[in-house]
Amino acid sequence: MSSQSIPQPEELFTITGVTAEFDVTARTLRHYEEIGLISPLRRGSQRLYTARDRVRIRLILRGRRLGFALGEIHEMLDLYDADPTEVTQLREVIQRGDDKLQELYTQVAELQEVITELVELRARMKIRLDAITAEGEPL
Amino acid sequence: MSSQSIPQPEELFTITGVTAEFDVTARTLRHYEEIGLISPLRRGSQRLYTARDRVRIRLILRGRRLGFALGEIHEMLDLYDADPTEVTQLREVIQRGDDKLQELYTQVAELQEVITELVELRARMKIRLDAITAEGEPL
DNA sequence: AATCCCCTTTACGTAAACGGAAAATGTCTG
DNA sequence: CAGACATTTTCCGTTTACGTAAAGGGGATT
Repeated sequence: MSSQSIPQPEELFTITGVTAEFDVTARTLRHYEEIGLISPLRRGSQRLYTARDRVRIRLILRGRRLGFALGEIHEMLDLYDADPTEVTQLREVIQRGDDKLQELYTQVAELQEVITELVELRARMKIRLDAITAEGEPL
Repeated sequence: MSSQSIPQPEELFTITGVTAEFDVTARTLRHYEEIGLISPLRRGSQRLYTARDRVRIRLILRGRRLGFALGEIHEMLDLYDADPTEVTQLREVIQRGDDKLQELYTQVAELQEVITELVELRARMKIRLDAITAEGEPL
């Protein structure tokens, strides 16, 4: 049974291709590489981004939009990369994932509080606006 | 009809009181003041934090936990502070609030995607763990 | 008066996350 | 093969959000 992934004639992107795909600068991609978030292939000195690299870049950018630091994103990517042989390690990875999940649940809850407050604020302002416009412009 | 808030003998906190309440450093509070997020009273040169200040500090810290920059938090606090007399301004504030709300909805959606992925990852790991432990420990 | 303790301002330092320019090298295209 | 354009490394600059002395004011206590 060989479910080995056959090395497809993979689609390799050059750095400008990736900057175009994700609307980031080359500097940013090199920075992510410097801190070990991605590790594109090399053809000579040139970077070549595989599908895997681009998946990770997508995850990184989404993490950034959500306000996570690159260090945190690194930790989360490590969860995906983890391929532990020992049971102890496996348990630990699961635990780390659970911890991160707990943070995320908290974050969603807090975000929803903010949303609720903003919605209420909006309602109060709308009432004021309606009051004012009803007075001044009788239609 | 006077629903004016009577100036209660307000509870004023000193800076160390506030640092204790919120577990932040004094430097942080002074920094928030420097960039105009709060403006505590003064008794001589000493800062005195009113209930209003502390409400704002609470909001600021929650914003930070959610990954918002202090600049963004400033904008959101401005929404609360806004007391526009002109209809045009009022409309604009409502619009800014709606824009921010839209961002928040997007953010919640993305967070939930991350959560889903992590949950799935966890399930896969759990299966592996169960497989390994079932083999080694026949109990 | 000396010693605490809390508070203040001023000012330089730092970590994170890149930005941007320089100079060298690589690659494609006519 | 020349010229244009892409990429590379190197390195210093910038912004954000504070940290961290340094130097001192002003009460309360001993």
